[in-house]
Amino acid sequence: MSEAEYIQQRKEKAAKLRQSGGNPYLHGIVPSITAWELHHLYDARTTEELLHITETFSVAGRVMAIRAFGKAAFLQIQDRSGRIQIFLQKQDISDQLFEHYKMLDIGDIVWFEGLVFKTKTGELTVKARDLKLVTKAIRALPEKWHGLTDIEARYRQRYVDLIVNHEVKKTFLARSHIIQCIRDFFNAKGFLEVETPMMHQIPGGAAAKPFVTHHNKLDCDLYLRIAPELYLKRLLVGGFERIYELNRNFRNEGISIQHNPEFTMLEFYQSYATFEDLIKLTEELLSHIAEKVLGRTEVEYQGTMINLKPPYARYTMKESLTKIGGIAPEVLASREKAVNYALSLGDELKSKNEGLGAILTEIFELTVEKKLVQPTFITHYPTEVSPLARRNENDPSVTDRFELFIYGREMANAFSELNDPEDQAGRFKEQVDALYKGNDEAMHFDMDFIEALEHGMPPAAGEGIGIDRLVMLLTNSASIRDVILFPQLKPIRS
RNA sequence: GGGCCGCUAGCUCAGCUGGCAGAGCACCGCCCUUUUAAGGCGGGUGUCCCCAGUUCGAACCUGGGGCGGCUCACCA
Repeated sequence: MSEAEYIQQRKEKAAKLRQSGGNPYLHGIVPSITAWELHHLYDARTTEELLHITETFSVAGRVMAIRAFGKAAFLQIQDRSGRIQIFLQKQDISDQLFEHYKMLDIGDIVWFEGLVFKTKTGELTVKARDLKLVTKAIRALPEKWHGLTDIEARYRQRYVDLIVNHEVKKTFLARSHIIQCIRDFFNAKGFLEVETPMMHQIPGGAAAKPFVTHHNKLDCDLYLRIAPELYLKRLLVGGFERIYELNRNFRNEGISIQHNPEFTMLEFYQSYATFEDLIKLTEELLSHIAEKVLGRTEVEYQGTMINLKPPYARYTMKESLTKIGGIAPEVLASREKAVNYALSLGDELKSKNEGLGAILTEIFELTVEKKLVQPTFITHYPTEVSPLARRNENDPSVTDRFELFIYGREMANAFSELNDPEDQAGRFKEQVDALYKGNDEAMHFDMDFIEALEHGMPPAAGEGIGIDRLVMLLTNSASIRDVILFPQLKPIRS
């Protein structure tokens, strides 16, 4: 049978139900209990104990299996909480209901009412005395053994993936739980959740290529935000001393196992804190989430055990280059030597004008990052690559900044915020120079932000954590697409 | 964007050296009142991703294209 014939056949079943006065798309159907609740209440009871339960229950869900025996049948139905088995036999119901049952297909959404009992294999089951087709499905579900495994189909038709692949559902439940934990964590510490613009007139707050759109009435281009940072710091000026935003960023760059054009970022800012305070806060946050969501601080990720129990390793970037990267100390002090070293690694420098700091950062990315498997803070990034971070008091060539790496991936980026408007203006100017020299990821000069700093921003530290990557780690997901319900895919061109 | 790999029935897959397009699940019919991938008998699935080419003949070979996966580059 072709797919078209198959759909036609199911449509005819729906039509037949309509002709006999039924409706294949009912509403107002309210089940009295979920599958999980039934298991929770009665799994531990014996067959004899269940005989004395006189309460009837109704459940609703999607038919996932039908095992039929002529005048009786077992069905598995799946609701939001799990699955429950239904037993149905002709002698218990009217001929009309039995005819309705016979027209059910796998994938239909149904409602059953009856008493609970245990089968002779001990499985808790609802013995149907009433049933309704709630919603007719006219397309077939994937087969029951392998489910849907075609990766493209899973992303393009995530709803099917969610129906048939239990692990997928679990991952997104975990994602929701993680995000809830984060909100609870910050709310409990007196942070205020805020929302700042998604559409920016000047893209800022990160080094990235933005998406451009256009506002017709204002007749101006707008950029989907690459980061909320500059708006959040305006709020620090405004007196919201502790804030966080948990929302989407958009970056017009390549798609990979670790990158989706829109991704979820947590950014939080705490006045009167330094990056050192955020190191402790980050350790507390990650171990807390792991404890809450997984019940432990050891996480297995892609076959590697990751321990999220504090304290985490700490190196300055320069220390990491010599101690982990095995780089000779003299390379760190000479631009010429650093350039030669970078070239020897096969690095094509991003720009010929890069200073020592940017080159060392590139060497770091090539030699050290991958080795940071257990949680490790790398501190004191070069000022040159940190245009929004406060300079270190002892060494102005570096900033009071850290990034946290886990499994070789950047998980967090934080720094003591630069609140000196004059220094910030100078940094913006350097960015604009780089922009004119062809670095399309350099920042623009944001005069309004400078004016905000001129009103006085309290000393503060801020941090960004990539939520998708955190969820990947905690759910042992290999690809960012496994933690985003509808990842970006190429359009299908015929 | 580069490299490698993949795309066959609704789903999961097989298809040898170029020779009639296959299986299981799902679906339809019949049997079956405690199954767990229920079982038994019967039924037919189709733009072999698309377009050219080679050939008597292409799912298979060649060229171009599409989509996907992995990877490198970029990035968080």
